[in-house]
Amino acid sequence: MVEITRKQREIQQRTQDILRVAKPILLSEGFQALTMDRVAASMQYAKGTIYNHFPNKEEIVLALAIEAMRLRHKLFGKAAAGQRSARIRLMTIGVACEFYTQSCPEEFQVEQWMRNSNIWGKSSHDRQAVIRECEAGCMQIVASLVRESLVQGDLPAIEHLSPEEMVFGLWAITFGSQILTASSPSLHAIGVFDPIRSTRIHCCRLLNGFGWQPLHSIDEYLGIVEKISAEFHPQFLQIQREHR
Amino acid sequence: MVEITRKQREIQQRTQDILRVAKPILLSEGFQALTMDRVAASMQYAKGTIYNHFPNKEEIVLALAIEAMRLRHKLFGKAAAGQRSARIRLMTIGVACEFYTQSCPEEFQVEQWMRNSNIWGKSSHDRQAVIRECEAGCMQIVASLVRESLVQGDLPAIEHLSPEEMVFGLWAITFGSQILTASSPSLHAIGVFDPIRSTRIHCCRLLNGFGWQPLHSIDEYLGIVEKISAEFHPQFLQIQREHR
DNA sequence: TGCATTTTTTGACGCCCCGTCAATAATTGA
DNA sequence: TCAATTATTGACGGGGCGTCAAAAAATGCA
Repeated sequence: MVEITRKQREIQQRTQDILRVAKPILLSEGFQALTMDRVAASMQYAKGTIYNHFPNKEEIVLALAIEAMRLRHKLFGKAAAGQRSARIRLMTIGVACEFYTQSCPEEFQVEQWMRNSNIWGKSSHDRQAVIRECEAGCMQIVASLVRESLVQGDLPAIEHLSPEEMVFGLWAITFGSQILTASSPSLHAIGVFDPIRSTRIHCCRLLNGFGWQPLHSIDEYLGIVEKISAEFHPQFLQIQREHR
Repeated sequence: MVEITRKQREIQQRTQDILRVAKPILLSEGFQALTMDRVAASMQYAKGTIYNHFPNKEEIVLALAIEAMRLRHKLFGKAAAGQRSARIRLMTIGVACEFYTQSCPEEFQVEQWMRNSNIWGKSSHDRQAVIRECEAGCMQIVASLVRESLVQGDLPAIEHLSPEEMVFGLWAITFGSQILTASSPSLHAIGVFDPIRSTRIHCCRLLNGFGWQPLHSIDEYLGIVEKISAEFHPQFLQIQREHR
Protein backbone atom coordinates (compact mmCIF):
# COMPACT_ATOMS: atom_id res chain seq x y z
CA MET A 1 0.00 0.00 0.00
CA VAL A 2 2.78 2.36 1.04
CA GLU A 3 4.65 1.22 -2.02
CA ILE A 4 1.75 2.11 -4.26
CA THR A 5 1.44 5.62 -2.93
CA ARG A 6 5.15 6.17 -3.25
CA LYS A 7 4.97 5.01 -6.82
CA GLN A 8 2.00 7.24 -7.43
CA ARG A 9 3.84 10.16 -5.91
CA GLU A 10 6.72 9.57 -8.25
CA ILE A 11 4.39 9.58 -11.20
CA GLN A 12 2.67 12.76 -10.07
CA GLN A 13 6.06 14.31 -9.54
CA ARG A 14 7.01 13.48 -13.08
CA THR A 15 3.81 15.02 -14.35
CA GLN A 16 4.92 18.17 -12.61
CA ASP A 17 8.41 17.86 -14.07
CA ILE A 18 6.93 17.62 -17.54
CA LEU A 19 5.00 20.83 -16.97
CA ARG A 20 8.12 22.57 -15.66
CA VAL A 21 9.98 21.58 -18.81
CA ALA A 22 7.13 22.39 -21.18
CA LYS A 23 6.26 25.84 -19.82
CA PRO A 24 9.42 27.71 -20.84
CA ILE A 25 9.39 26.08 -24.26
CA LEU A 26 5.79 27.06 -24.82
CA LEU A 27 6.26 30.61 -23.61
CA SER A 28 9.52 31.46 -25.27
CA GLU A 29 9.08 29.64 -28.55
CA GLY A 30 5.37 29.09 -29.00
CA PHE A 31 3.06 26.19 -29.34
CA GLN A 32 4.58 24.59 -32.39
CA ALA A 33 8.00 24.52 -30.71
CA LEU A 34 6.49 22.42 -27.96
CA THR A 35 7.01 18.90 -29.28
CA MET A 36 6.70 15.68 -27.37
CA ASP A 37 10.07 14.55 -28.67
CA ARG A 38 11.70 17.65 -27.32
CA VAL A 39 10.06 17.43 -23.93
CA ALA A 40 11.08 13.78 -23.69
CA ALA A 41 14.64 14.47 -24.79
CA SER A 42 15.17 17.29 -22.32
CA MET A 43 14.00 15.04 -19.49
CA GLN A 44 15.91 11.99 -20.74
CA TYR A 45 12.78 9.95 -21.10
CA ALA A 46 11.35 8.24 -24.13
CA LYS A 47 8.47 9.87 -25.89
CA GLY A 48 6.12 7.06 -24.96
CA THR A 49 6.59 7.84 -21.29
CA ILE A 50 5.43 11.40 -21.83
CA TYR A 51 2.37 10.03 -23.59
CA ASN A 52 1.61 8.05 -20.43
CA HIS A 53 1.08 11.37 -18.70
CA PHE A 54 -0.53 13.46 -21.42
CA PRO A 55 -2.36 12.10 -24.44
CA ASN A 56 -1.26 15.06 -26.57
CA LYS A 57 0.41 18.44 -26.50
CA GLU A 58 -2.83 20.26 -26.05
CA GLU A 59 -3.40 18.60 -22.70
CA ILE A 60 -0.08 19.92 -21.50
CA VAL A 61 -1.19 23.43 -22.32
CA LEU A 62 -4.49 22.90 -20.54
CA ALA A 63 -2.71 21.50 -17.50
CA LEU A 64 -0.61 24.66 -17.40
CA ALA A 65 -3.75 26.72 -17.84
CA ILE A 66 -5.31 24.99 -14.85
CA GLU A 67 -2.33 25.99 -12.72
CA ALA A 68 -2.68 29.55 -13.96
CA MET A 69 -6.41 29.69 -13.29
CA ARG A 70 -5.89 28.25 -9.81
CA LEU A 71 -3.46 31.04 -9.07
CA ARG A 72 -5.94 33.58 -10.36
CA HIS A 73 -8.67 32.05 -8.24
CA LYS A 74 -6.50 32.19 -5.13
CA LEU A 75 -5.68 35.82 -5.81
CA PHE A 76 -9.34 36.66 -6.22
CA GLY A 77 -10.12 34.90 -2.93
CA LYS A 78 -7.41 36.76 -1.08
CA ALA A 79 -8.41 40.08 -2.56
CA ALA A 80 -12.06 39.56 -1.67
CA ALA A 81 -11.26 38.64 1.93
CA GLY A 82 -11.04 41.04 4.84
CA GLN A 83 -13.20 43.47 6.70
CA ARG A 84 -13.37 46.35 4.31
CA SER A 85 -16.34 47.44 2.29
CA ALA A 86 -17.39 45.30 -0.63
CA ARG A 87 -16.61 48.15 -3.00
CA ILE A 88 -13.02 48.37 -1.75
CA ARG A 89 -12.63 44.61 -1.92
CA LEU A 90 -13.94 44.66 -5.47
CA MET A 91 -11.35 47.28 -6.34
CA THR A 92 -8.76 45.02 -4.73
CA ILE A 93 -9.74 42.29 -7.16
CA GLY A 94 -9.14 44.75 -9.96
CA VAL A 95 -5.70 45.42 -8.54
CA ALA A 96 -5.11 41.67 -8.27
CA CYS A 97 -5.91 41.35 -11.97
CA GLU A 98 -3.39 44.04 -12.76
CA PHE A 99 -0.69 42.31 -10.75
CA TYR A 100 -1.55 39.00 -12.30
CA THR A 101 -1.26 40.25 -15.84
CA GLN A 102 1.85 42.27 -15.16
CA SER A 103 3.82 40.04 -12.82
CA CYS A 104 2.67 36.67 -14.10
CA PRO A 105 2.76 37.33 -17.80
CA GLU A 106 3.45 33.65 -18.39
CA GLU A 107 0.29 32.57 -16.63
CA PHE A 108 -1.68 35.25 -18.41
CA GLN A 109 -0.24 34.10 -21.72
CA VAL A 110 -1.14 30.50 -21.00
CA GLU A 111 -4.72 31.55 -20.33
CA GLN A 112 -4.77 33.00 -23.81
CA TRP A 113 -3.32 29.85 -25.32
CA MET A 114 -6.02 27.88 -23.61
CA ARG A 115 -8.77 30.00 -25.18
CA ASN A 116 -7.40 29.11 -28.60
CA SER A 117 -10.05 26.86 -30.09
CA ASN A 118 -7.40 24.62 -31.60
CA ILE A 119 -6.15 23.72 -28.17
CA TRP A 120 -9.42 23.82 -26.29
CA GLY A 121 -11.11 21.56 -28.80
CA LYS A 122 -8.48 18.84 -28.58
CA SER A 123 -8.30 18.61 -24.83
CA SER A 124 -10.15 16.33 -22.44
CA HIS A 125 -13.51 17.15 -20.93
CA ASP A 126 -12.13 16.59 -17.45
CA ARG A 127 -9.59 19.35 -17.73
CA GLN A 128 -12.10 21.58 -19.49
CA ALA A 129 -14.45 21.10 -16.57
CA VAL A 130 -11.77 22.08 -14.06
CA ILE A 131 -11.15 25.26 -15.98
CA ARG A 132 -14.80 26.12 -16.16
CA GLU A 133 -15.06 25.58 -12.42
CA CYS A 134 -12.19 27.98 -11.82
CA GLU A 135 -13.76 30.54 -14.09
CA ALA A 136 -17.12 30.19 -12.42
CA GLY A 137 -15.41 30.38 -9.03
CA CYS A 138 -13.77 33.69 -9.91
CA MET A 139 -17.07 34.99 -11.22
CA GLN A 140 -18.83 33.91 -8.02
CA ILE A 141 -16.34 35.69 -5.81
CA VAL A 142 -17.02 38.95 -7.58
CA ALA A 143 -20.75 38.38 -7.81
CA SER A 144 -20.99 37.75 -4.10
CA LEU A 145 -19.34 41.10 -3.42
CA VAL A 146 -21.99 42.68 -5.60
CA ARG A 147 -24.72 40.88 -3.67
CA GLU A 148 -23.21 41.90 -0.38
CA SER A 149 -23.36 45.53 -1.40
CA LEU A 150 -26.95 45.16 -2.51
CA VAL A 151 -27.81 43.82 0.94
CA GLN A 152 -25.79 46.53 2.67
CA GLY A 153 -27.57 49.15 0.63
CA ASP A 154 -24.39 50.65 -0.86
CA LEU A 155 -25.53 49.49 -4.25
CA PRO A 156 -29.05 50.35 -5.36
CA ALA A 157 -31.07 47.50 -6.77
CA ILE A 158 -31.18 47.86 -10.52
CA GLU A 159 -34.06 46.50 -12.47
CA HIS A 160 -31.91 46.17 -15.56
CA LEU A 161 -29.03 43.98 -14.54
CA SER A 162 -28.46 40.93 -12.38
CA PRO A 163 -25.33 40.92 -10.19
CA GLU A 164 -23.74 38.48 -12.63
CA GLU A 165 -24.42 40.82 -15.50
CA MET A 166 -22.77 43.66 -13.63
CA VAL A 167 -19.75 41.43 -13.07
CA PHE A 168 -19.81 40.63 -16.75
CA GLY A 169 -19.32 44.31 -17.51
CA LEU A 170 -16.33 44.68 -15.22
CA TRP A 171 -14.90 41.43 -16.46
CA ALA A 172 -15.33 42.41 -20.09
CA ILE A 173 -13.66 45.79 -19.71
CA THR A 174 -10.75 44.43 -17.68
CA PHE A 175 -10.25 41.42 -19.86
CA GLY A 176 -10.80 43.33 -23.08
CA SER A 177 -8.28 45.99 -22.09
CA GLN A 178 -5.68 43.44 -21.20
CA ILE A 179 -6.12 41.45 -24.38
CA LEU A 180 -5.97 44.57 -26.49
CA THR A 181 -2.91 45.75 -24.63
CA ALA A 182 -1.23 42.41 -25.17
CA SER A 183 -2.19 41.84 -28.78
CA SER A 184 -2.63 45.20 -30.44
CA PRO A 185 0.83 46.45 -31.17
CA SER A 186 -0.68 49.59 -32.61
CA LEU A 187 -2.22 50.75 -29.34
CA HIS A 188 0.62 53.08 -28.50
CA ALA A 189 0.79 54.40 -32.03
CA ILE A 190 -2.92 55.00 -31.83
CA GLY A 191 -2.66 57.27 -28.83
CA VAL A 192 -3.29 55.02 -25.83
CA PHE A 193 -0.18 55.44 -23.75
CA ASP A 194 -1.16 54.13 -20.35
CA PRO A 195 -3.79 51.45 -20.81
CA ILE A 196 -3.74 50.45 -17.14
CA ARG A 197 -4.64 53.95 -16.04
CA SER A 198 -7.32 54.13 -18.71
CA THR A 199 -8.78 50.85 -17.57
CA ARG A 200 -8.89 52.02 -13.96
CA ILE A 201 -10.73 55.13 -15.00
CA HIS A 202 -13.24 53.19 -17.04
CA CYS A 203 -13.89 50.85 -14.13
CA CYS A 204 -14.45 53.87 -11.89
CA ARG A 205 -16.97 55.21 -14.37
CA LEU A 206 -18.75 51.89 -14.49
CA LEU A 207 -18.96 51.58 -10.71
CA ASN A 208 -20.18 55.15 -10.35
CA GLY A 209 -22.59 54.43 -13.17
CA PHE A 210 -24.07 51.60 -11.16
CA GLY A 211 -24.66 54.16 -8.40
CA TRP A 212 -22.35 52.20 -6.13
CA GLN A 213 -21.81 54.30 -3.00
CA PRO A 214 -19.61 56.01 -2.15
CA LEU A 215 -19.17 57.58 -5.57
CA HIS A 216 -15.61 58.64 -6.27
CA SER A 217 -14.15 61.31 -8.43
CA ILE A 218 -11.54 60.00 -10.85
CA ASP A 219 -8.72 61.48 -8.79
CA GLU A 220 -10.02 60.02 -5.55
CA TYR A 221 -10.49 56.68 -7.24
CA LEU A 222 -7.01 56.60 -8.71
CA GLY A 223 -5.59 57.54 -5.31
CA ILE A 224 -7.45 54.74 -3.59
CA VAL A 225 -6.37 52.22 -6.18
CA GLU A 226 -2.77 53.26 -5.67
CA LYS A 227 -3.11 52.75 -1.93
CA ILE A 228 -4.77 49.36 -2.38
CA SER A 229 -2.09 48.41 -4.82
CA ALA A 230 0.69 49.18 -2.34
CA GLU A 231 -1.11 47.29 0.42
CA PHE A 232 -1.96 44.27 -1.67
CA HIS A 233 1.49 43.91 -3.12
CA PRO A 234 3.05 41.84 -0.32
CA GLN A 235 0.03 39.54 -0.21
CA PHE A 236 0.29 39.10 -3.93
CA LEU A 237 3.96 38.20 -3.70
CA GLN A 238 3.25 35.70 -0.97
CA ILE A 239 0.53 33.92 -2.93
CA GLN A 240 2.68 33.92 -6.02
CA ARG A 241 5.50 32.35 -4.00
CA GLU A 242 3.26 29.73 -2.41
CA HIS A 243 2.07 28.80 -5.84
CA ARG A 244 5.73 27.96 -6.68
CA MET B 1 0.21 44.96 -72.28
CA VAL B 2 -3.36 43.81 -72.39
CA GLU B 3 -2.04 40.27 -72.29
CA ILE B 4 -0.02 40.97 -69.20
CA THR B 5 -2.91 42.43 -67.33
CA ARG B 6 -5.11 39.56 -68.34
CA LYS B 7 -2.47 37.17 -67.01
CA GLN B 8 -2.21 39.16 -63.83
CA ARG B 9 -5.95 39.17 -63.47
CA GLU B 10 -5.96 35.41 -63.75
CA ILE B 11 -3.36 35.16 -61.03
CA GLN B 12 -5.25 37.52 -58.76
CA GLN B 13 -8.39 35.56 -59.45
CA ARG B 14 -6.66 32.39 -58.37
CA THR B 15 -5.48 34.04 -55.20
CA GLN B 16 -9.11 34.75 -54.51
CA ASP B 17 -10.05 31.19 -55.39
CA ILE B 18 -7.52 29.91 -52.89
CA LEU B 19 -9.03 32.05 -50.18
CA ARG B 20 -12.52 30.86 -51.08
CA VAL B 21 -11.36 27.27 -50.75
CA ALA B 22 -9.36 27.83 -47.58
CA LYS B 23 -11.97 29.74 -45.63
CA PRO B 24 -14.51 26.97 -45.10
CA ILE B 25 -11.77 24.50 -44.24
CA LEU B 26 -10.32 26.85 -41.68
CA LEU B 27 -13.65 27.70 -40.12
CA SER B 28 -15.20 24.28 -40.01
CA GLU B 29 -12.17 22.19 -39.16
CA GLY B 30 -9.63 24.52 -37.66
CA PHE B 31 -6.17 25.71 -38.48
CA GLN B 32 -4.45 22.35 -38.47
CA ALA B 33 -6.95 21.00 -40.98
CA LEU B 34 -5.92 23.74 -43.38
CA THR B 35 -3.07 22.08 -45.28
CA MET B 36 -1.52 23.25 -48.47
CA ASP B 37 -1.87 19.79 -49.98
CA ARG B 38 -5.56 19.84 -49.29
CA VAL B 39 -6.10 23.30 -50.72
CA ALA B 40 -4.13 22.31 -53.80
CA ALA B 41 -5.98 19.04 -54.23
CA SER B 42 -9.41 20.60 -53.93
CA MET B 43 -8.48 23.12 -56.63
CA GLN B 44 -6.73 20.57 -58.85
CA TYR B 45 -3.46 22.44 -58.68
CA ALA B 46 -0.10 21.24 -57.49
CA LYS B 47 1.07 22.36 -54.09
CA GLY B 48 3.88 24.42 -55.56
CA THR B 49 1.36 26.60 -57.34
CA ILE B 50 -0.33 27.46 -54.08
CA TYR B 51 3.06 28.38 -52.70
CA ASN B 52 3.45 30.85 -55.56
CA HIS B 53 0.55 32.75 -54.03
CA PHE B 54 1.16 32.31 -50.30
CA PRO B 55 4.49 31.46 -48.68
CA ASN B 56 2.76 29.52 -45.90
CA LYS B 57 -0.57 28.70 -44.32
CA GLU B 58 -0.37 31.57 -41.91
CA GLU B 59 -0.39 34.08 -44.75
CA ILE B 60 -3.65 32.61 -45.98
CA VAL B 61 -5.19 33.25 -42.59
CA LEU B 62 -3.86 36.78 -42.55
CA ALA B 63 -5.19 37.40 -46.04
CA LEU B 64 -8.61 36.29 -44.85
CA ALA B 65 -8.22 38.51 -41.81
CA ILE B 66 -7.49 41.47 -44.05
CA GLU B 67 -10.75 40.86 -45.90
CA ALA B 68 -12.55 40.68 -42.58
CA MET B 69 -10.98 43.86 -41.25
CA ARG B 70 -11.77 45.69 -44.49
CA LEU B 71 -15.40 44.74 -44.07
CA ARG B 72 -15.32 45.95 -40.49
CA HIS B 73 -13.70 49.18 -41.55
CA LYS B 74 -16.35 49.76 -44.23
CA LEU B 75 -19.09 49.11 -41.71
CA PHE B 76 -17.57 51.58 -39.31
CA GLY B 77 -17.33 54.17 -42.05
CA LYS B 78 -20.93 53.70 -43.06
CA ALA B 79 -22.14 53.80 -39.48
CA ALA B 80 -20.22 56.98 -38.75
CA ALA B 81 -21.57 58.75 -41.84
CA GLY B 82 -24.69 60.87 -41.96
CA GLN B 83 -26.11 63.95 -40.44
CA ARG B 84 -27.04 62.80 -36.99
CA SER B 85 -25.33 63.70 -33.77
CA ALA B 86 -21.95 62.21 -33.09
CA ARG B 87 -23.36 60.36 -30.11
CA ILE B 88 -25.99 58.65 -32.26
CA ARG B 89 -23.43 57.83 -34.91
CA LEU B 90 -21.18 56.35 -32.23
CA MET B 91 -24.06 54.18 -31.07
CA THR B 92 -24.54 53.15 -34.69
CA ILE B 93 -20.98 51.88 -34.71
CA GLY B 94 -21.82 49.81 -31.66
CA VAL B 95 -24.76 48.39 -33.55
CA ALA B 96 -22.51 47.71 -36.52
CA CYS B 97 -20.19 45.73 -34.25
CA GLU B 98 -23.12 43.67 -33.04
CA PHE B 99 -24.21 42.91 -36.59
CA TYR B 100 -20.69 42.08 -37.58
CA THR B 101 -20.14 39.59 -34.79
CA GLN B 102 -23.57 38.04 -35.17
CA SER B 103 -24.05 37.96 -38.91
CA CYS B 104 -20.45 37.54 -39.97
CA PRO B 105 -19.32 35.00 -37.41
CA GLU B 106 -16.77 33.69 -39.89
CA GLU B 107 -15.10 37.06 -40.27
CA PHE B 108 -15.17 37.56 -36.52
CA GLN B 109 -13.64 34.13 -36.02
CA VAL B 110 -10.89 34.87 -38.52
CA GLU B 111 -10.04 38.04 -36.63
CA GLN B 112 -9.49 35.88 -33.57
CA TRP B 113 -7.32 33.44 -35.51
CA MET B 114 -5.23 36.35 -36.68
CA ARG B 115 -4.60 37.49 -33.10
CA ASN B 116 -3.14 34.08 -32.34
CA SER B 117 0.55 34.76 -31.85
CA ASN B 118 1.45 31.57 -33.67
CA ILE B 119 -0.12 32.90 -36.82
CA TRP B 120 0.70 36.56 -36.41
CA GLY B 121 4.35 35.84 -35.77
CA LYS B 122 4.81 33.79 -38.91
CA SER B 123 3.17 36.18 -41.33
CA SER B 124 4.69 38.89 -43.47
CA HIS B 125 5.23 42.44 -42.32
CA ASP B 126 3.33 43.72 -45.32
CA ARG B 127 0.12 42.00 -44.37
CA GLN B 128 0.64 42.86 -40.73
CA ALA B 129 0.92 46.50 -41.72
CA VAL B 130 -2.33 46.38 -43.66
CA ILE B 131 -4.08 44.96 -40.63
CA ARG B 132 -2.67 47.57 -38.34
CA GLU B 133 -3.82 50.25 -40.76
CA CYS B 134 -7.33 48.85 -40.72
CA GLU B 135 -7.31 48.72 -36.95
CA ALA B 136 -6.02 52.25 -36.67
CA GLY B 137 -8.57 53.35 -39.28
CA CYS B 138 -11.43 51.95 -37.23
CA MET B 139 -10.04 53.59 -34.13
CA GLN B 140 -9.75 56.91 -35.94
CA ILE B 141 -13.33 56.83 -37.12
CA VAL B 142 -14.51 56.47 -33.55
CA ALA B 143 -12.01 58.95 -32.16
CA SER B 144 -13.07 61.59 -34.66
CA LEU B 145 -16.65 61.24 -33.48
CA VAL B 146 -15.42 61.87 -29.97
CA ARG B 147 -13.49 64.92 -31.12
CA GLU B 148 -16.50 66.20 -33.01
CA SER B 149 -18.59 66.05 -29.87
CA LEU B 150 -15.90 67.84 -27.91
CA VAL B 151 -16.02 70.65 -30.46
CA GLN B 152 -19.80 70.71 -30.48
CA GLY B 153 -19.84 70.89 -26.71
CA ASP B 154 -21.95 67.76 -26.22
CA LEU B 155 -19.02 66.12 -24.54
CA PRO B 156 -17.27 68.01 -21.76
CA ALA B 157 -13.51 68.19 -22.00
CA ILE B 158 -12.05 65.75 -19.54
CA GLU B 159 -8.68 66.33 -18.02
CA HIS B 160 -8.21 62.63 -17.41
CA LEU B 161 -8.63 61.02 -20.78
CA SER B 162 -7.71 61.73 -24.35
CA PRO B 163 -10.32 60.95 -27.02
CA GLU B 164 -8.33 57.87 -27.95
CA GLU B 165 -8.38 56.64 -24.40
CA MET B 166 -12.13 57.05 -24.28
CA VAL B 167 -12.39 55.01 -27.45
CA PHE B 168 -10.14 52.44 -25.84
CA GLY B 169 -12.72 51.98 -23.10
CA LEU B 170 -15.59 51.44 -25.50
CA TRP B 171 -13.45 49.19 -27.61
CA ALA B 172 -12.35 47.12 -24.64
CA ILE B 173 -15.83 46.57 -23.31
CA THR B 174 -17.29 45.69 -26.70
CA PHE B 175 -14.41 43.51 -27.71
CA GLY B 176 -14.09 41.93 -24.27
CA SER B 177 -17.77 41.08 -24.16
CA GLN B 178 -17.70 39.53 -27.58
CA ILE B 179 -14.62 37.45 -26.88
CA LEU B 180 -16.02 36.25 -23.59
CA THR B 181 -19.31 35.43 -25.22
CA ALA B 182 -17.55 33.47 -27.92
CA SER B 183 -15.02 31.65 -25.77
CA SER B 184 -16.51 31.23 -22.32
CA PRO B 185 -18.95 28.39 -22.60
CA SER B 186 -19.78 28.82 -18.95
CA LEU B 187 -21.25 32.30 -19.38
CA HIS B 188 -24.81 31.10 -19.54
CA ALA B 189 -24.31 28.70 -16.64
CA ILE B 190 -22.84 31.60 -14.72
CA GLY B 191 -25.92 33.73 -15.03
CA VAL B 192 -25.30 35.97 -18.01
CA PHE B 193 -28.16 35.19 -20.33
CA ASP B 194 -28.19 38.09 -22.75
CA PRO B 195 -24.66 39.37 -23.15
CA ILE B 196 -25.59 41.71 -26.00
CA ARG B 197 -28.13 43.53 -23.87
CA SER B 198 -25.66 43.66 -20.99
CA THR B 199 -23.02 45.11 -23.25
CA ARG B 200 -25.39 47.77 -24.50
CA ILE B 201 -26.21 48.75 -20.95
CA HIS B 202 -22.56 48.96 -19.99
CA CYS B 203 -21.83 51.14 -23.00
CA CYS B 204 -24.68 53.41 -21.99
CA ARG B 205 -23.22 53.70 -18.51
CA LEU B 206 -19.82 54.50 -19.93
CA LEU B 207 -21.16 57.21 -22.25
CA ASN B 208 -23.23 58.75 -19.48
CA GLY B 209 -20.19 58.49 -17.26
CA PHE B 210 -18.23 60.60 -19.73
CA GLY B 211 -20.98 63.19 -19.31
CA TRP B 212 -21.81 62.85 -22.99
CA GLN B 213 -25.00 64.85 -23.64
CA PRO B 214 -27.78 64.03 -23.92
CA LEU B 215 -27.64 61.57 -21.05
CA HIS B 216 -30.01 58.65 -21.49
CA SER B 217 -31.74 56.40 -19.03
CA ILE B 218 -31.11 52.74 -19.68
CA ASP B 219 -34.58 52.28 -21.10
CA GLU B 220 -34.28 55.26 -23.41
CA TYR B 221 -30.87 54.05 -24.51
CA LEU B 222 -32.02 50.53 -25.23
CA GLY B 223 -34.95 51.92 -27.18
CA ILE B 224 -32.73 54.12 -29.30
CA VAL B 225 -30.34 51.28 -29.98
CA GLU B 226 -33.24 49.13 -31.14
CA LYS B 227 -34.34 51.86 -33.51
CA ILE B 228 -30.82 52.37 -34.85
CA SER B 229 -30.49 48.65 -35.26
CA ALA B 230 -33.61 48.43 -37.37
CA GLU B 231 -32.53 51.39 -39.50
CA PHE B 232 -28.99 50.22 -39.98
CA HIS B 233 -29.90 46.71 -40.88
CA PRO B 234 -30.51 47.24 -44.62
CA GLN B 235 -27.29 49.23 -44.92
CA PHE B 236 -25.46 46.44 -43.18
CA LEU B 237 -26.86 43.86 -45.54
CA GLN B 238 -25.91 45.94 -48.52
CA ILE B 239 -22.32 46.37 -47.43
CA GLN B 240 -22.09 42.72 -46.58
CA ARG B 241 -23.36 41.86 -50.05
CA GLU B 242 -20.99 44.26 -51.77
CA HIS B 243 -18.17 42.68 -49.92
CA ARG B 244 -19.17 39.41 -51.63
C1' DT C 1 16.14 -15.93 -2.96
C1' DG C 2 14.23 -17.43 -7.49
C1' DC C 3 10.84 -17.14 -10.72
C1' DA C 4 6.40 -15.99 -12.91
C1' DT C 5 3.38 -12.16 -13.59
C1' DT C 6 2.25 -7.52 -14.04
C1' DT C 7 3.51 -2.87 -14.96
C1' DT C 8 6.30 0.54 -17.07
C1' DT C 9 9.44 2.21 -20.47
C1' DT C 10 11.33 2.36 -24.85
C1' DG C 11 12.08 3.91 -29.54
C1' DA C 12 11.29 2.34 -34.25
C1' DC C 13 7.49 2.76 -37.30
C1' DG C 14 3.74 4.46 -40.34
C1' DC C 15 1.45 8.40 -41.39
C1' DC C 16 1.01 13.05 -42.62
C1' DC C 17 2.46 17.79 -43.41
C1' DC C 18 5.72 21.44 -44.56
C1' DG C 19 8.39 23.96 -47.83
C1' DT C 20 11.90 23.33 -51.69
C1' DC C 21 13.54 22.84 -56.23
C1' DA C 22 14.99 20.52 -60.39
C1' DA C 23 12.50 19.00 -64.18
C1' DT C 24 8.72 19.71 -67.23
C1' DA C 25 5.14 22.27 -69.55
C1' DA C 26 3.19 26.47 -71.22
C1' DT C 27 3.57 31.06 -72.81
C1' DT C 28 5.75 34.82 -74.99
C1' DG C 29 8.00 37.44 -78.41
C1' DA C 30 10.88 37.93 -82.35
C1' DT D 1 8.83 28.57 -86.07
C1' DC D 2 11.64 28.35 -82.28
C1' DA D 3 14.49 30.15 -78.53
C1' DA D 4 13.80 32.41 -74.19
C1' DT D 5 11.10 33.25 -70.44
C1' DT D 6 7.71 32.10 -67.14
C1' DA D 7 4.65 28.99 -64.64
C1' DT D 8 3.53 24.44 -62.91
C1' DT D 9 4.49 20.16 -61.10
C1' DG D 10 5.20 16.62 -57.69
C1' DA D 11 9.00 13.90 -55.70
C1' DC D 12 11.89 14.65 -51.86
C1' DG D 13 14.18 15.62 -47.29
C1' DG D 14 13.13 16.93 -42.84
C1' DG D 15 10.37 16.61 -38.94
C1' DG D 16 6.43 15.92 -35.73
C1' DC D 17 2.53 12.95 -34.13
C1' DG D 18 0.75 9.07 -31.85
C1' DT D 19 1.12 3.80 -31.65
C1' DC D 20 2.55 -0.54 -30.20
C1' DA D 21 5.32 -4.71 -29.88
C1' DA D 22 9.28 -5.74 -27.51
C1' DA D 23 12.39 -4.99 -23.65
C1' DA D 24 13.13 -3.71 -18.96
C1' DA D 25 11.72 -3.03 -14.36
C1' DA D 26 8.84 -3.85 -10.51
C1' DT D 27 5.97 -6.78 -7.97
C1' DG D 28 4.21 -10.80 -5.65
C1' DC D 29 4.46 -15.33 -4.26
C1' DA D 30 6.61 -19.79 -2.88
